[in-house]
Amino acid sequence: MLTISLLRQDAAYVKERLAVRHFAKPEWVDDILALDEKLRKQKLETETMQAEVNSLSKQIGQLMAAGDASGADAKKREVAAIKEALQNGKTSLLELEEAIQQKIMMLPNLPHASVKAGKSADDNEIINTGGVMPELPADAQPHWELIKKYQLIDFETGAKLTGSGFPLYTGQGAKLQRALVSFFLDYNTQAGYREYLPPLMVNDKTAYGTGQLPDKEGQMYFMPEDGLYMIPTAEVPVTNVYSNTIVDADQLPVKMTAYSPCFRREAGSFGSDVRGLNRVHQFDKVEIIQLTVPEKSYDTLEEMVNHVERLLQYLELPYRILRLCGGDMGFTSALTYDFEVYSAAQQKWLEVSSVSNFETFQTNRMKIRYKDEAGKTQLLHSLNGSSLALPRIVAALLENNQRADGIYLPKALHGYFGAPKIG
RNA sequence: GGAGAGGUGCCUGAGUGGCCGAAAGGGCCGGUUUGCUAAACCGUUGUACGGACUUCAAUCUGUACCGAGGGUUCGAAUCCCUCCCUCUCCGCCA
Repeated sequence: MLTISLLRQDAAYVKERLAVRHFAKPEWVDDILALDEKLRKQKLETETMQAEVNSLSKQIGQLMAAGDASGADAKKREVAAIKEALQNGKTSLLELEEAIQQKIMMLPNLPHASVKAGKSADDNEIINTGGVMPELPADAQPHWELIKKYQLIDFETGAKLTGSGFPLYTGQGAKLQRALVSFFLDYNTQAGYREYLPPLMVNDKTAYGTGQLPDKEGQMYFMPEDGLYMIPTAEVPVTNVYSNTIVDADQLPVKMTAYSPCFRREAGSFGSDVRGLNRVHQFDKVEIIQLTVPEKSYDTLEEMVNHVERLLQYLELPYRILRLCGGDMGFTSALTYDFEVYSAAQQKWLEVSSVSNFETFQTNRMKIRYKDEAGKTQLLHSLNGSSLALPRIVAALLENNQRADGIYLPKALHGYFGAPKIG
């Protein structure tokens, strides 16, 4: 959520930045400011009345203590005279606060200066590529065939147990998941990230804090009996670890990593884009999260991008890094880099990570703050990225490394997997 | 799930209707003392949102906040209701 003080300070700038996203309702900024104006007036008026009531009440107490009952009664009548106006004032105050909240919540984050307008994924900018494109034999198979061949995942039984998009990993397929998770977590903790294993369901407050609510409500599985949401990413519970706290300066930057299964409803998409592991309802992911002071957050973003890039290099996969354009960025992000790996048999680039700086958009909702050198309480910046999402990594590993006698895994995984190849 | 106890500031903990944003102790920070450290002594110590002043900051001031939300009252940390959480015992259970 944008801060109201930013809108007050520079509405023109806010509108200009929203235009980079093609935000359809720039006039909301003015609506909000008009409401804010009213709110402050109403607040002053109401609080003045309240101050009067408080002072009279104090006097009543003193009069009663002095035994002056009739004096006290006179004051009580004075209070009663103010009471109705005060009640009305409080009510409209709440209404105004509610109205502002409703609207400001619908404003997406402002894109960073480096973000180009752009309309769709086609306008994203490739800023780096790496790795070697594999040369596959003519009879190379897509990963869903390889999965069958080596019995790594049983999609049919997963569908029987739950529904389509819930893979049942089996044998070496299951072991590979475990190997990847361990490798990613070790890699992250060696870089100073503290490991967490979070709850897989969260309440509405938590889902709101990172921006899943109200924007992406339909994407999460919901348990109506208990009012809980299945997490779509570990970002949600882990970032909220620090909600409503003023973080000690000596704890900054906060670096956290977590493995979790991720649950996504992603309704209504069929065809080759969603075959095999390209898109599923439940998948495994390791996430990295940082909370940093505003001055350093873009350095931190670069650091995280480099961190994920090195991980892809360890996996020996061909990759490219994209800077998302305004039209393709998520609601809460100020700047996002996407990582894609090339899945050679499908001949497709698959998104495996998304690293974003949210600036104060999330921390404003969660009230994650620190004290700056001047001792002033300020919002921290939050950042996160996948390191990495497993299914598409697995797809690329299988497709790119297939040979007649098995699938040859990158060296980094040998120890974790307990063997150099599948099959 | 049943029975009971409890949730107060950075921590411990007092406070059953007005003098309570909140005793006391500890911690933290600042100061005095000291060759240095410790001790001792003195002082300071929350957050949010308004307003005044101001370029900003500082300062002053108002309101709210004692788990959350409602209610009673001129007035609530204190009384009532609902919910959440923690602890103890019992039940169930990986």
